[in-house]
Amino acid sequence: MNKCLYPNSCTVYQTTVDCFNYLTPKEIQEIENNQVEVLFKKGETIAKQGSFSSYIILLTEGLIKIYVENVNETLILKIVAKDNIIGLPALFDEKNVFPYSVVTYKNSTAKLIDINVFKKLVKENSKFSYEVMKIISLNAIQVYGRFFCFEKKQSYGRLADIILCLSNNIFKSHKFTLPLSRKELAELAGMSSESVIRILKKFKDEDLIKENCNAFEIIDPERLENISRHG
Amino acid sequence: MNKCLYPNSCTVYQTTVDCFNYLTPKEIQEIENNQVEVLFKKGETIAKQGSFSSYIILLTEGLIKIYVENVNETLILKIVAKDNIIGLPALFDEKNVFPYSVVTYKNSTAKLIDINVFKKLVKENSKFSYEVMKIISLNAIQVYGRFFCFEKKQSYGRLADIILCLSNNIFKSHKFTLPLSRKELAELAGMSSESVIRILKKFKDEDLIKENCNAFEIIDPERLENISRHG
DNA sequence: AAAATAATATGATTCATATCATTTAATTTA
DNA sequence: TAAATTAAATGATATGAATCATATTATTTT
Repeated sequence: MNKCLYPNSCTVYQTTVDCFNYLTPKEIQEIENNQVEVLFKKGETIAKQGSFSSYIILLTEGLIKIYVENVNETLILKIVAKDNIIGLPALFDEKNVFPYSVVTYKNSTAKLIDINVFKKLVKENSKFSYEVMKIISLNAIQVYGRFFCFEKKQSYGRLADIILCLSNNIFKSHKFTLPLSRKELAELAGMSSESVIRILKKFKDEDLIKENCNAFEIIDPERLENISRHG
Repeated sequence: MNKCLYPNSCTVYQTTVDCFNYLTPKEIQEIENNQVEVLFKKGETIAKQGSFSSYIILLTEGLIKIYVENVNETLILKIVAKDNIIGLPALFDEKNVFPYSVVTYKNSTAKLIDINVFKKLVKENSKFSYEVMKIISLNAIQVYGRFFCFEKKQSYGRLADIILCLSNNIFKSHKFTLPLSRKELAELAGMSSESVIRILKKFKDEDLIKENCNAFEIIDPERLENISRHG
């Protein structure tokens, strides 16, 4: 029964953002009056850990990574695709400080919603608030899964896991083109780029995947799945 | 500025639970009518990952660990002391399934609040809801910190970190008696018990701490802090 | 109190994976 | 288009920490 709670998808939790459906027309109008849509180029920083947040981010297009950092190290918490809300934890910080950084993997667009307007709606509309809570909670559980994966699986399983997760949750296809360099994939998998390269080669040699210039194709999902569960 | 966001306290985030202050007398009464106070002995399971949750747990006394597990592995997400709410993520699961297990480190008491009553209040009272959200969010950030610590620090730093964290956040004193065996401490620090024993010996040899039969005393917090930041 | 079991301790060995070194290929810049 | 830089690939080496083996205490159980 509990076997399947943390199966593998450790990288992304694609939440369905339907909280806005619980707003009144007037409230929706209020949000629309207090948001801007912005285009971010590949590699740009949408939010910086430790800086004041004046908005909640609704990613409408693209792909981003969320990570925590100190002076010389970073840890990716999750990657997020379009139609997801980012930056909710800043709501609850006294000074609205972002607890993590957000950087794009490719050109992306985001609606930046005024944090005070958002906060007001959360405080006033409990249906909306409940849905936002749900998002926060599911996000937390997703990170628990990733944490578990990072602690308990070793490199092969972790990379298999991430490939499957990208396929299932982000690209929703067995074929996808990954806009990440080996180094970035390594960062995402929490290992060195050399290890990623070696493991990827092994996966290719064993006909688990095809890959050419970052065009991935998963050939044997069952076996990959098996490796993912630390086999 | 962002240097201090994830300083070291990776083990526990002692949230102040003041959400109940935002309930009306009637609502408080409703909770009191729908809760039971239960004593759990050391080592007992308060909640089991994958099982249906019929209550939200308010720990009123004791010390517990929250962990995720699969067939043969467990990962402690956090440890929690009295006056904290546990089990909120179950609110947002369709079937109210616990996403983690909860087990006591010592005799503990908890108020078990009917989950449907709790959910109703969350959905109706947006002030209350906002405070609950805050708790969920801060808990998530706490786990991010622990995740970061586990990924980026090595054994000495991680154990130093945990000792400091127990001292600062749980026992709030430089002297404390830890109700955990070496094995349990190892599980908490994410390493083997042999490693814990070796490192603890080193810390004692270097006069960073004193320890006798689990009676800990931190002698040199500065140096320990230094080790904690992966020095 | 004796026997059995579990907890603590310590050394030797193994292993996974990072780091380093070097090569080749692909981009970017001049 | 050449030179320079960056990315990808691969082998050799180093290392942190787990595992294994064994000893010594404690703590239960009988």
